[in-house]
Amino acid sequence: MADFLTPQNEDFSKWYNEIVQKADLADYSPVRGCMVIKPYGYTLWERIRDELDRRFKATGHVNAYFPLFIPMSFLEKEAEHVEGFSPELAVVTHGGGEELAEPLVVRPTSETIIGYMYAKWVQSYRDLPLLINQWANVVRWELRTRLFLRTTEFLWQEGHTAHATQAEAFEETLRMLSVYTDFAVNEAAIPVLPGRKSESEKFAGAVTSYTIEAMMKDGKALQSATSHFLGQNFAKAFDIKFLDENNAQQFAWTTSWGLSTRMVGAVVMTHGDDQGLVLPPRLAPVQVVIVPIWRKDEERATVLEAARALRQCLQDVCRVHLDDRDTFSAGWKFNDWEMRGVPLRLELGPRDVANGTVMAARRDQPGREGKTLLSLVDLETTVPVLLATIQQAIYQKALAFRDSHIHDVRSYDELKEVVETGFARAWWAGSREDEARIKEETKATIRCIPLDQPGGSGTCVFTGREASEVAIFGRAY
RNA sequence: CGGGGCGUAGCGCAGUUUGGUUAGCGCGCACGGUUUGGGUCCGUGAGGCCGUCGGUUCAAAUCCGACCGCCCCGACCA
Repeated sequence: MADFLTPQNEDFSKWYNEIVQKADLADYSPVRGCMVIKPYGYTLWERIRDELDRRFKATGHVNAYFPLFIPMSFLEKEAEHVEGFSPELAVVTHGGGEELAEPLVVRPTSETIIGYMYAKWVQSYRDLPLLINQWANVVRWELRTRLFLRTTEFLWQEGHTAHATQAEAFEETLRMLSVYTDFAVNEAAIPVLPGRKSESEKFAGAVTSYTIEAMMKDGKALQSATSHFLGQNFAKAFDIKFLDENNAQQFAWTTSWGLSTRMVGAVVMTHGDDQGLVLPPRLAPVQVVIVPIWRKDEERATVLEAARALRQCLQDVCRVHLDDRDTFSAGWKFNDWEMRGVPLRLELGPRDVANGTVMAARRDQPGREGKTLLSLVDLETTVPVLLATIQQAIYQKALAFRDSHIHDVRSYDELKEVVETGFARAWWAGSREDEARIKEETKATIRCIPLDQPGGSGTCVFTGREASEVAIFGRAY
């Protein structure tokens, strides 16, 4: 049917590039590695942003804004941090026609400038905790870019908190990881594996990094959000000190956590099919589209009138759009809205108007099987129920797919085979060097050491040593 | 940064090997009609510095050189 789109099993990568553009999510910009987020894609991002922001506020955080430019010297204050980020910095050397005394870095992340400010703001334990988030753009000079998944400039939120005790900061790190998990599961309908990053995958400057890892439809992993326990590393680098109850100087304990426009790519690659996007109702810019159908002009008038009434009836309970363009046929519109991933389509024709019905077509169930004839009466209650059903259904589908592509492996050979198509779960007690070798030989990395552990101990899949933890291996975006 | 592919109308491409009238095709776009319950059909029309610069030639989309850009595969990353 859809020769408009390369089938996923033919070339998943090509499918992704095509659908992102054809569904009007984004377009390539004249600047290498950068993208233009189009209104439809941006609305999706706004939905993501609003749902996260609500959760941040609910957990006591407030928003603020820190500058785009960071003095170069700031980055250099934390050794691991500068080492990790220097290869991908964009640096401003001139301003107003003059060479700058000190180059300014375009922020790749804001730990340093926020650390600097926190040092000024924190004097006493009474000033803590400091729980600030910012919505911003950041720039990382990537060698290889892909729309949403890795662009030179991207949008994200970065939370930065400072605490009086290690325990409190640690608790915050895990709390925000669970906020991300909750968002991924309940809003994006994406099952994720929350876990700890291995030494070699952790954030530059962190003590411990946590992540939620999702599986895309090609079996590859996408790191969808991260939460870092920074210990006192940045507090020491930027002198974030306070007097405790006993009038003793202490360094603060800090955290940072972020989720980016990459999440849009995660939604696309988790739910999309050969007809196009499949958006979870909770995030979809348009949840319900009404497609009126008519043959003659008299029909057009009555059908459109009924369609407008239908929109009126639904607009308080969902995000509804009436496609009343008369330049396209009904069939064309069906395909068009399917490509855009609208969860529910209501087809309203002369027969329906006469019978007081409407044909509902679920995006997650293509073709006839997804069609049900609904009564126009009570639609304002049946439609939200149907949307919730769809939300659940696509989550369950993604969950079933992921779980059937995760395998417990006992040998390195098995691991090699499994990561070709999904994730391998294995006992692990290896070193950074062991991990590097596995990556070289299999292209797979430790995606995370899941928080959810089986307990007990086993034999490390690579070294054969006794291991107390299992790790998830997979190829990643 | 290494390997591969590609730059011709808004999009997708043919033409380039073997230089030669006015550079084509499909989709899209505009207008008219027809159609509309799964991407209607017909007609008319608009739209091009053939990626850029330089060279060879009577003559270059076509041959040569340099540069720029994009996509894919690797090394680095949310």
